[in-house]
Amino acid sequence: MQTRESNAVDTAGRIMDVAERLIRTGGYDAFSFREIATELGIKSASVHYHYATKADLVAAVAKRYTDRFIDALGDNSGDPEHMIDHFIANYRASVAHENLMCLCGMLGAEIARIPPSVADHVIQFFHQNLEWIRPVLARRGDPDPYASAYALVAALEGGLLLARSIGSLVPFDAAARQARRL
Amino acid sequence: MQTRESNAVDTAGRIMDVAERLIRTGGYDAFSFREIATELGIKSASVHYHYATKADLVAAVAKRYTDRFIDALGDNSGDPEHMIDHFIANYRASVAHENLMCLCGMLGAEIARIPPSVADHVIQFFHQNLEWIRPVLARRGDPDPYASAYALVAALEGGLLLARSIGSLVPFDAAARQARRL
DNA sequence: GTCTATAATTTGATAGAC
DNA sequence: GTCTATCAAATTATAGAC
Repeated sequence: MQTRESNAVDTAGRIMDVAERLIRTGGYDAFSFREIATELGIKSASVHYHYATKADLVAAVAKRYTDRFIDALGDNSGDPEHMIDHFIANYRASVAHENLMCLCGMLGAEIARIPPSVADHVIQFFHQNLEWIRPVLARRGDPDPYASAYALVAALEGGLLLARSIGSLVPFDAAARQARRL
Repeated sequence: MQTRESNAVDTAGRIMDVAERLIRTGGYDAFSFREIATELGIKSASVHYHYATKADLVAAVAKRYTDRFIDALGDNSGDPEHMIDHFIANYRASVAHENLMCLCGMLGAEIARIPPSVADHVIQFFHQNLEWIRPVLARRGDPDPYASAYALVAALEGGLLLARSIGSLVPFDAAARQARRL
C-alpha cells in the first residue's frame, strides 16, 4: 500500500518524490534518471530497476499525484462555499508551500510532447477535479456548473503559473477570488 | 527590421519560427539545435552561427513573441468591452489556430529552470499584458483593476493550458467568459 | 536491490575549410 | 553564411556480477 506521506520511506517512493519535484519545477524533459539517482545517493541503474523507462516513472508519479490530490479533497458534500474554499486551498498549497507548479498543470502544458501513458493520467486528473467541484457549484445554485467548473480549474492552474512567473501569490489569489464568484 | 509575418524569409527568422513552435509544444528542454536545423534543411552549426547559445536563441524568441503580441494588441483606448474581447481573442488564437500554448505561459511554468535572460522576457511579457489591460478594466469601472487584470491573464493562460489538455476550446471560452464579468 | 560497466544516441557547442 | 568534422558531456537504457 502506498504511503500518504510526501517523503516515502521505500526507494521506489523516494524516487517518485524526487521525480515529482523535478517535473513540477521544469517539466518532463528537465530531469534525468542520473539526477534522481545522485540526489538519493544511488546509481541510475537502480532507478531503472524500479521504473524501466522514463515514461513508466512519470506515469507512476502522475497517478500517485492524482490519487493523493483527489484523496486530499475528500468528501465534497459539505457546505458549498466551504468546499470551494477547500478546493482552492488545495491548489494554492502547491505554490505557497513549495513554490511548485501543479504536476498535471506542468504536464498539461506539455501534453503534445509527453508519452500517451502519461497524458492519460493528466487528462484523468482534470476530469476528476472537474467532477469533484461541479456538483458543489450546482448545489450552490450555479446556472451552468459545467462551464463554471472549467473556469475555476483554469483560473487556478493559470493562477499558479502566473504566481510562479511573477514571484508573488497575489495573481493566484486574485484569480481564485474572481473565479469563485457566483 | 524584423518582419511581422509568422514565416520569416531570412534564416535567423526561420530559426526563430521553428524554435517558437517547438517551445510552445514541449517547452525549453524539448527541442534541440539539430531538430531545428533538420527541419530547415541546414546543419546545427549554422544555427549556432545565428544564435551562439540555446539561451540566446530562446531569449530572442521570447522577445520577438512579446513584441509581436503587444503590437497585435495595438491601442487600448477604444470601447472597454470591445478591448477586453480583443484581448481575449489574441490569447484564444494561440490554441484555436495552431493548438499551441502561449510561449510565455509555457516558459512561465518552467521559470525556475530556464536561463535568467529568458525568464526576464517572460516576466516582461506578463507585465506588459497587465499594463495593457489594467487601464481598460479601470475605465470600465472596475473597483480593483489590478486584481482583475491578474485574474484575467491567469484565467486566459489557464484556459489555454486546460483546453490543450482536454482537447477542446470549451474550457478556454468558459474561463474567459467568467473572467471578463464585471 | 544495488552495483559496475557499457552501449547507443543525443546534446550544446567549437574549429576551421570554403 | 554554411559546411564538415569533431568534441565533451549527458541521455535513456541494458547486461551481468554481487
